[in-house]
Amino acid sequence: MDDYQDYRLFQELSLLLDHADRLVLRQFRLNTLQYNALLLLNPDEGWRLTDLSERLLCERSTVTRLVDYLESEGLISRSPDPGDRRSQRVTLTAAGIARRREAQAAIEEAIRRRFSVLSRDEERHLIAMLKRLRAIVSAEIEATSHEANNTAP
Amino acid sequence: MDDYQDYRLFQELSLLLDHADRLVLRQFRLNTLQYNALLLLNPDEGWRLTDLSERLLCERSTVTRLVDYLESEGLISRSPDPGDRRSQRVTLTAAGIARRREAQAAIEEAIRRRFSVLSRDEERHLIAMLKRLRAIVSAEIEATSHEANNTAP
DNA sequence: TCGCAACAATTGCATACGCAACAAATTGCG
DNA sequence: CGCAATTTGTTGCGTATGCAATTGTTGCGA
Repeated sequence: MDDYQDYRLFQELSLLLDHADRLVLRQFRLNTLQYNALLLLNPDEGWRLTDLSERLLCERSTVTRLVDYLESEGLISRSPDPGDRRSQRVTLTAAGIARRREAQAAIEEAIRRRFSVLSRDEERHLIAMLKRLRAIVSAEIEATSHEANNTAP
Repeated sequence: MDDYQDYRLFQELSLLLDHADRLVLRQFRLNTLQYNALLLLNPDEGWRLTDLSERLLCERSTVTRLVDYLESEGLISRSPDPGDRRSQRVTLTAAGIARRREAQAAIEEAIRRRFSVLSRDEERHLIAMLKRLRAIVSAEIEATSHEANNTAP
């Protein structure tokens, strides 16, 4: 019934969370996307930029610039893919590991504080609901993209 | 315990919802913020730009440009505040009402589809949780701002 | 083997937004 | 009353990101 008001609430909460995270991560010279990238990367097996963009739900060009920045900070390194000269492999450096550890401690502490208002049962319910909503919205976006492509078959 | 994974899920869902909305609103030449502004405005009593910025959780300068755009589209009009010559009052035009009606129909239909996966009971729980989280995060941001201001008392 | 479609990454351009500096108007305090 | 502090809206600048075009690479089919 009141889907719409729920939704506005969701939207507002997203904004607030984003803003709060930004304030925490700024101390480590990272934005949210850069931080999420650091969480995925590791020192051993390198990620391809295209795979990163799919995982991070952003454009490849955005990943190019994100990797440029993290590389300039010395947190990651690009290396050519042994099997495909089109690809680059991105791995975490020692400095990257250190920066990630610091940022992660700060962010996780903030998140723990926020979510501590929920009981374990509520938390479990929340996860289940979010997962179902995610599936629905993913499908919606998928359908809309196809729709756009189908205008000239 | 697994607050962190919950949070990542929340974050991802926010991104997806935002993207899906963007696709819907693009048909009406509106972005999310512009649409939310149209929802607040009405033809009778005008909003001040500063009040809009507080309500929309964005900077005053952003509202200036948002109002510039909506005005150029003929959807709203600025008029001087009778009681304070610094202020402008923003009201909805007939074209604005029409555009809002169309966009709102499309967006609400999309939202209804998404939230239809939840039962009424789940929905009620979700709202309650989101509200509590919102309160927490608002307080966090508030505290962080004060902290920043208190560096030189 | 050649040609061509698909793919990886990059670059250029446009848009959206926050932050800081600013001018004009208003308020408040001595 | 008069001047300093505050408030309102605007503008300039920097950053983040999407989309489209481009370059180089791969692989497949005639």
